[in-house]
Amino acid sequence: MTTRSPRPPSLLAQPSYLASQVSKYGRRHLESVLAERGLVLGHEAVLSALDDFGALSQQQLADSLDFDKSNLVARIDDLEHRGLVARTKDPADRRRNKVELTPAGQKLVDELQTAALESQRGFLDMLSQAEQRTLVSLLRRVLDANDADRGREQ
Amino acid sequence: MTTRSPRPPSLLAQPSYLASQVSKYGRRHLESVLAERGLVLGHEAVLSALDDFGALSQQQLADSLDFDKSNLVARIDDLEHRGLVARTKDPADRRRNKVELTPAGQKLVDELQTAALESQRGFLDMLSQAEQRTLVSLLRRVLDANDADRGREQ
DNA sequence: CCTAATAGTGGTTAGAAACAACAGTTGGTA
DNA sequence: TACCAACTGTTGTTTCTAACCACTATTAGG
Repeated sequence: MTTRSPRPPSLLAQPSYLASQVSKYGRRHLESVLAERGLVLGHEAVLSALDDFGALSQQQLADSLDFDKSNLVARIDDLEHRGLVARTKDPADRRRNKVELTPAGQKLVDELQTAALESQRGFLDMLSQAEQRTLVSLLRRVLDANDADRGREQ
Repeated sequence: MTTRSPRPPSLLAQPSYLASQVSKYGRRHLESVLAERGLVLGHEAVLSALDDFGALSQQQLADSLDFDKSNLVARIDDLEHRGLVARTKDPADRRRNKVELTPAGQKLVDELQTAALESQRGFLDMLSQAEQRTLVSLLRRVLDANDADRGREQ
C-alpha cells in the first residue's frame, strides 16, 4: 500500500492552490475524453462558446473565454480543417471573421456535453448534491467578481 | 466601459472549469509576488514542502506535490544555485538526495508566506470569512478524495 | 483626409505536465 | 554469493497553456 505523501499544509491553506489542484484532477478526467476525439481543452471551450452563443467573431470568442486572441487562431484552424466550424468574413466589417458551428460541429458538441458530464463523475462524488451546488455557487461568485475587476481595468 | 463578454454558460456549469478559471486568477496574483523574487510556482511549492516537513528526498517531494520527479530536478537546481536549499547524498541510501532549506531559504519562505497571503486578498474579498472557510473545506474534501483514489491505484 | 482604434495573423517565450529511457544503488532471494 | 527487481535521480522530449509583440488590413471618428 503506497499511500500518497501528504501535501504541504501551508499550501493546502491557500484557496488558489486548492482550486488549482482540484482543477488539475478535473482536467485529467476531461482531457482523456477529449483526447479520444483528438481535441484539447481549448477546442472544447471554442465549441461550447459557439454552441451557447451562436456565431461569434474571434475577438468575441477570446473575450468570452479569457484567451488571448492570438492563441485562438490555431485552435480555430484545427476545428475548421476538421469541418467542425466555419470561418467566413463578416461582410459588414471585413476585419471580422464570423465563426460558427457546422452541423458536424453541432453534433460533436452534443456528444461532448454528455461525455464531459460523465467524465466529471467520480471526481465530485464525495460531495452531496447540495454541497456541489454550494461549491459551484462560491466559485462562480469568485470568478464573477474577478471578471468584473478585469473588465473594469481594461 | 468595455464589459467583458460573458462566459459560456455550459462551461460555467462545469465545476472543473470554474476551479480552473478561479485558480487562473489566483495564480496571476501569486505569480507577480514570486516574479519579484525571480521565482515561479514550482519553486514556492518546493520551499513550502521543505518548510512544512523538513528535509525530504526528491522522490518524497514529488509525491507530496504531485509533480513528476523529473520536473523537480531543474527547480531544485535553481534553488540550490541561489543557496536557498542544500542537496546532499543520503549516506544511508546513496540513491537518495536529502534536500533541505538553508537559513537563507528559511528566511525567504517566511517572507513568502506573508506576501502570498497578502496577494490573495482582493481575490477572495467578495466572500465572507465563513464562506471562504466553506470554500476551502469543500475544495479540500474534493482534493483529499481524489488524492486517495490516486494513491490507491498506484 | 488623417489618425487612432480594432481584428486577425504570425512568431516567440516561459511554464506546467506527462512520459520514456538510463545509470547507479539497494534489497531480496535463489 | 550472484542475480534480479525495484527504487532514485537525471536527461531528454513532447504537448499544451499562457502571455507577449509586431504586423497588416480595415474601420470609424475628428
